[in-house]
Amino acid sequence: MYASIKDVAALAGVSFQTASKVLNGQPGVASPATHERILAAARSLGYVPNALARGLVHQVSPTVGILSDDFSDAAIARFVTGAQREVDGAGHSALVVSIAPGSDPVSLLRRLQEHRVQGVLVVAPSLEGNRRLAAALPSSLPVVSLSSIPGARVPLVGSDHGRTGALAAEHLLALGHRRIWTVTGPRRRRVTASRLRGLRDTLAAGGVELPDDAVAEADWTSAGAYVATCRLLDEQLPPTAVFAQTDLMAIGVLRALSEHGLRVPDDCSVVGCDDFDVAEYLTPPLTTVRVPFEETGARAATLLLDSMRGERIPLRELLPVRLVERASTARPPPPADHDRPAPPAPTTSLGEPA
Amino acid sequence: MYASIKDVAALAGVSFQTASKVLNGQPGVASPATHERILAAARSLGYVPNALARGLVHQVSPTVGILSDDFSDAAIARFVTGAQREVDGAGHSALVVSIAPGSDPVSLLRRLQEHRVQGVLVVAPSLEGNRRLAAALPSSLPVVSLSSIPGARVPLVGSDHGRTGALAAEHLLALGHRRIWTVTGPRRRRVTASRLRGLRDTLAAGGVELPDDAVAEADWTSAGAYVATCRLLDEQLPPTAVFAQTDLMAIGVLRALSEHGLRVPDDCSVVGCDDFDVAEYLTPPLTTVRVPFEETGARAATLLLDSMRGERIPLRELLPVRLVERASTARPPPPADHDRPAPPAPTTSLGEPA
DNA sequence: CTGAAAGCGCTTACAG
DNA sequence: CTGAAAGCGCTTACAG
Repeated sequence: MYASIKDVAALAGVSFQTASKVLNGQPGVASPATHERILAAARSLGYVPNALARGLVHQVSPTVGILSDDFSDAAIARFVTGAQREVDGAGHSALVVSIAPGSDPVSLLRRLQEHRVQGVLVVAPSLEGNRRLAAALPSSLPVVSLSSIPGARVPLVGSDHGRTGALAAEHLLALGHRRIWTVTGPRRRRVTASRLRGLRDTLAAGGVELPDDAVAEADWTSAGAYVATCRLLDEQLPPTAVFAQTDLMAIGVLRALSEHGLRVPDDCSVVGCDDFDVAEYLTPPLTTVRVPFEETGARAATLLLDSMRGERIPLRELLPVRLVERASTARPPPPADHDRPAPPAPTTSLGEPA
Repeated sequence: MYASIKDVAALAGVSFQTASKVLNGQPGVASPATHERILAAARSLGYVPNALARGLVHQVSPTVGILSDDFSDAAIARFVTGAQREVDGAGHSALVVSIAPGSDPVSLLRRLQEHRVQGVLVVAPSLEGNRRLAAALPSSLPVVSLSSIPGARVPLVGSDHGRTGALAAEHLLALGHRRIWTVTGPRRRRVTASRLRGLRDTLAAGGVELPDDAVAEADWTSAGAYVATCRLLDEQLPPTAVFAQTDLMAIGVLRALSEHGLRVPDDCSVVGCDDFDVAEYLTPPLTTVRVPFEETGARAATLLLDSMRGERIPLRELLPVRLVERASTARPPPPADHDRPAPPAPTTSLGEPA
């Protein structure tokens, strides 16, 4: 179906070895006339070199494997977008295998190895802490991960999650908030714990406690955050500010507050995290901590490419995050407000335990 | 670096051909003892078959190419998520090349061909109408596209965009709206034109005209839709309903209306399109037309896989869309409202040309 | 049940 | 400047 180099050589009237050299641009291997004849033959036959054969000879193919969670998560999609750009830009191709619920990461990795990828980028927070994957990663294969892999031998690229929580805390503290809630991702995820720790420690340093019942666990989705926030609002006096660990969850928080008659930011401030494109256009525009997803993916790919070239790369690199102030945060309502509960809330007295 | 089949054979004390057959599970090629010895040898050497060599022999590798726009567009990410699931599920691997601004689609396609992919899935609305790509697609290579490719020889899988516009129109007509705007994607895109036509024709059938100056062109983003809507609001009497061709743009519309003092849905209804996860949690929850992205990607992959097996597949398949009613649409305000412009709007008289 | 031959498409020394 | 040899790792007939 595809013309081979022998077809090209035959048409040009040379040996296939000569054709190979000319087609690969080796200088001075053929007279200008022969050179041109070979190129013309290749063109007229629609010759497309066989990367499989070439890879066989070279023992490796110019390919990197990406072992990734589902792209329906926008953060994952952005990581991969950044990584893909670097990989393509370096003239490599990306072999992408995606982790479906119930699929075996080890066999996915093996598939990548069968294709003799030169390195593997792991974009799989869902596999965080997976020991089977960690054990299956051969030490001879360059790997970079965007989430933590047990054993700590795999270079990690990420963003500074502790700082993320700290930035939210500093902002809220500066505005004068003291009654703060946070809606988190799943507890077992490192990113959840790091963002929570950054928030809690910085609040504590500012003299504000973040009790356990001010922390609502959700699942990164608007739906989950909405439900978690409603539950808290039904049980407790409303806070004056909420930090949601993602923008998507902030949207759910906004909805829950609105349904409970709380205005943002007048009655309650909301801080998101990620700075997805929509954040700026929500009503009100969302104050959030910007997480550089594409840059992170790109950086991870760059390091992987370096590592594939035999360079030493750092075991851990965190990209900086920054606060983006918009209209969803403001000073807390005057203390008097705390005496009368928000309109649809159940009647509760101030002395009630938080 | 990787053990070869010869290493395995040597360790097991058999010829490499025998090892090959046993490793490939050919029945009855070796005695049980030999069989076990070969498997044990492979295991102890960490043998991973070389897909490149195997592909060389078979003249093809169990790989499909995905030529895709950037995943930072959530619609693209979802198409690919669905497709990837099918491809992985069929035991194939996906070689993904992504189209960066300024990259040459023809050389990207060629890269896929060098890897001898068995088929190509095109997920590239940005390349819609690209004749160079169309010309570069060899007729011998199975291809399925999610966007239109000139020449009409490439099977297309998509959703029913005309119906999308029609559903929005029917809903708005049923509620009694007669003064409607729409915010569209780029005009040159087919999906834009189809959704617009569906809207306009159905409105016309209901006796409502959609004049050209009620159509604001944007670029799929919240930002673009916000700007486009503001411009219209500054120039004209506000409408009683807006159909945004994507949910992201609906968010920009919501913001523009809010800034102009218009309440949704009391003063103006808004219909989105896509039904992204957040739609349900916006304030107010967004009425939208659901577009089945993942299903579409999955279906396209299934058809591509069929086509690779030599089956005939339809040249065009459109998946159904459906209206999801939420709180952002309602009956228009009573006609009296039209006499007094919305609060911050400039003073305009009713008789003014629309 | 097991092995030797041929070949997939290509590249890389090595000769002339 | 051009060609013949060897080999990458594997599979597929074909013999024994």
